[in-house]
Amino acid sequence: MPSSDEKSADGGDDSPTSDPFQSSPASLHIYPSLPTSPTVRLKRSQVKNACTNCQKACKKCDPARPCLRCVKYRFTPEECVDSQRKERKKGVKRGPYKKRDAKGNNIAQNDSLPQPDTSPPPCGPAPATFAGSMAVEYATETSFYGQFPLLPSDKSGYLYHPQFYLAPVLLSTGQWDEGFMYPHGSSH
DNA sequence: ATCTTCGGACCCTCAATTTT
DNA sequence: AAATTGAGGGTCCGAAGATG
Repeated sequence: MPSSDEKSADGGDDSPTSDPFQSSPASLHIYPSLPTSPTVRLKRSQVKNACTNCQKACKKCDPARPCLRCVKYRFTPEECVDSQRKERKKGVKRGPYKKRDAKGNNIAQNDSLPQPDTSPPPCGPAPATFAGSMAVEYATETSFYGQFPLLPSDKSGYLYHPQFYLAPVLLSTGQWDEGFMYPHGSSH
């Protein structure tokens, strides 16, 4: 369910307290708004289909396969597959719709229907991590920058100096190349 | 300090319903 | 038929607990 507008692009990593990308300059993650500021709130973007690994961990996925999170945790491309979506039920009666006035406000109508159980999907165990994981961040939907180490900036967040550029490539054999690596700054 | 877990806020899709 | 509504089914933020 992509919002097809801006992207939060925060990397969606597992450790908000330790994840420098949460406040990196590259992050567009402005939401939630500050309580004291006027309510300007960007929509959170979502991928249409998270991969099964991200889904289990309730973590941000991305359209690329393998996704950044699976790359980070060194899942094989074969393990980074779209989750299966259930088919929406049909024939569900909904009752009369609420009328709205010109301003879009609801006109009260007591038509309470029984509320089904809307418990969220379970968040299963996160994938095994690996030691010394390199930092990974978005660049495009199908590629990413990597860097190590991160350089703390004097302001909020971290300076972002990609050392190389990886572009996952789907080979004609159906296999995923680990990616081409370009030195940062090189033209290609 | 870093990683893992997971509650629940947020988002999109699309069938049901209403309006034209 | 087109427009609108709103629930279903999904993603993923972020706080808290666990671990090294």
